[in-house]
Amino acid sequence: MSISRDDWIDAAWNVLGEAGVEGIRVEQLARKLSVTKGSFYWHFKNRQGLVDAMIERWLGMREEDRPGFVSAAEEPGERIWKVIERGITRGTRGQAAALRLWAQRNPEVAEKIDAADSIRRQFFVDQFKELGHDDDTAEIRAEVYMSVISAEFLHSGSRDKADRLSLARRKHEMLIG
Amino acid sequence: MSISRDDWIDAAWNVLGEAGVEGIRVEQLARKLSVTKGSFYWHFKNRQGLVDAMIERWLGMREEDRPGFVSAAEEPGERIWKVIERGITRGTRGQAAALRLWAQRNPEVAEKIDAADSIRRQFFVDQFKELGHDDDTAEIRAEVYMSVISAEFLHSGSRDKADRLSLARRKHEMLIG
DNA sequence: TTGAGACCATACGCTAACGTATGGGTGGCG
DNA sequence: CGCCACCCATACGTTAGCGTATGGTCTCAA
Repeated sequence: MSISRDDWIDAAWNVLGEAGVEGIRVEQLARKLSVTKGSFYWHFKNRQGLVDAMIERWLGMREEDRPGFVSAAEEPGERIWKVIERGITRGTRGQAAALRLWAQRNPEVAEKIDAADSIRRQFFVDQFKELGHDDDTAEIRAEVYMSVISAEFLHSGSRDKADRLSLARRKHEMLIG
Repeated sequence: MSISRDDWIDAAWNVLGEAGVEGIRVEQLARKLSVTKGSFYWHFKNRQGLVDAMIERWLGMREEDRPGFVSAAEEPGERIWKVIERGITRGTRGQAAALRLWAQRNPEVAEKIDAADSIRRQFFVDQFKELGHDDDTAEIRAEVYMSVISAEFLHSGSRDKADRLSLARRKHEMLIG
């Protein structure tokens, strides 16, 4: 059978999670897919094209930031929690880490991620306000909350998903209460 | 004149802050130092030797984690703050980010950094306890505090040092109060 | 059947790195 | 003076990548 563009993206996505953006190598992926790079350069303009697809995929997966993901019925604290929970259970920790750190040296990517993040931050601010905090406090709490999420990607991935969830929940309650 | 081993380390230290560990290239540094890599391989066994020196330098600079850095006289909250303040004003943000990121894929380095971090975390826990929090709360607060510090390295470095200090101070007060 | 487009293999050129081998210069010391 | 140790330059071998050029095969439709 023939290999699709998405097959390349899937393979790169896995590598991204384990070896980072720099770890994405055209000829290595070709070997994994039992194909040569002739295929790659047919499906993509160049390596950058593949990397771009990684960002788009990740941003596209962050459905927890889209309006309507949390139902209006819930209580504000639980709405925030739902966003966090989704972020953890989705299982894109390695990829998120890789893309975030890559953004450190890549202004365009940083801009895209910042844009997505600021939507989330604003959502948090709104929820904190609804919980009765004044503007200033709500903003700081949201900021701290965002920090906690970011740091999630750093500390070495020894803990499993369940542990991370329960730890996150405890932090959540500290930041809400 | 002759170039010293420390000259190489200094040059690499700068690059580390701007381009990360991967950005440290022997032959590029040689050009910057107006010398050839013959010099490098005289002073160092190999590239890894230079990278190792980066970690040692950074860990050696974290004097805020050494016992006795904060005077016992102060109030616990201010003791914590003094650690944070030192971390920010030292001006090693880029290097810290680079090394932390690098630790993601490098277990040995991760271990070293974790060891240094856990000293700091324990210190925070102790201070929170002294502030009257119970064990559990103190630990979570310390954990969140550590997250805030880690995240400091991520979000793109547009803000200047003064801004970062005042933002950190506001977060600090939120986490203490 | 034949032509076109989709998909890939092969082969090539090129660059940036790492590390090694080897010899040259230079200063101090016996 | 001569020698050794320090410090570096030069040249070489090697590897991993990227990207391109070119041609081959397979399918499907006219």
